[in-house]
Amino acid sequence: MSAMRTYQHPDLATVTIEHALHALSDPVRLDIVRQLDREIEASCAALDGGRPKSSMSHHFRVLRAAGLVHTRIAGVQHMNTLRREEVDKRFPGLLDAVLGVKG
Amino acid sequence: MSAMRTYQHPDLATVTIEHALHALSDPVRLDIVRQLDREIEASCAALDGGRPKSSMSHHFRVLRAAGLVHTRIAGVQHMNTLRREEVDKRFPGLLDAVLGVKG
DNA sequence: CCTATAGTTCGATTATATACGTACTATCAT
DNA sequence: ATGATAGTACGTATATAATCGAACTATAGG
Repeated sequence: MSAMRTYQHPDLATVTIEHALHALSDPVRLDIVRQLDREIEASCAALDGGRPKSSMSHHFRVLRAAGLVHTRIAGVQHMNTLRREEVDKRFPGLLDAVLGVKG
Repeated sequence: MSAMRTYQHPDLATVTIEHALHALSDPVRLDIVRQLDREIEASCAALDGGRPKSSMSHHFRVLRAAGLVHTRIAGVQHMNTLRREEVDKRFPGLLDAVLGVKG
């Protein structure tokens, strides 16, 4: 039996701004989003910063549920990307604002 | 003896984007921010939507701590405003993005 | 001075998140 | 098949946050 051949990614229309803000308000997740903004695509392990796999898995799940990250399965790795265009369409300017902050 | 003659409002430079996002991610607080964006200035009671005073006081405290809201004491009322300019300077585009969302 | 009003503070409860070890699943290489 | 690798799922512990009643503080008005 096979679970996890592919992921469910929510329609951005069903994601509230509160939901998105909450997902972005965690330092670990914000860091993931920042890296995906730069690196375009990365495996979970590439972004873990030494944190345990189960913790990272949790954060990726939250990011997916908030419509922010897309994950595709590529062999043994799960490659993540920012859902830039869709997020920008649903929440114009949000990612620019969040990712543009220094300090 | 007198506490509470005036409020402490943090310098925006000390507020992180995570902190601001967290403050905005709560529905009650986001609603407060939305109303302040329209009404310019309002007392706590004017924005309570029927919720208990102690709950509202908590949310205003979080908003103040995140540098988003300024409160001045005017007699028996505490009048709140959005710290628009300062927040815009620290997090350009954030409030526009958050307040501009429909649905 | 007494009372009403607007908010705060305290404290307890409950809900929601985070963190992460362990066990499990899927894929790939040998 | 075996073993290695990447990540998920589950369970539990812990931390953080929301809710709100009750007691308190400050101000205004009679």
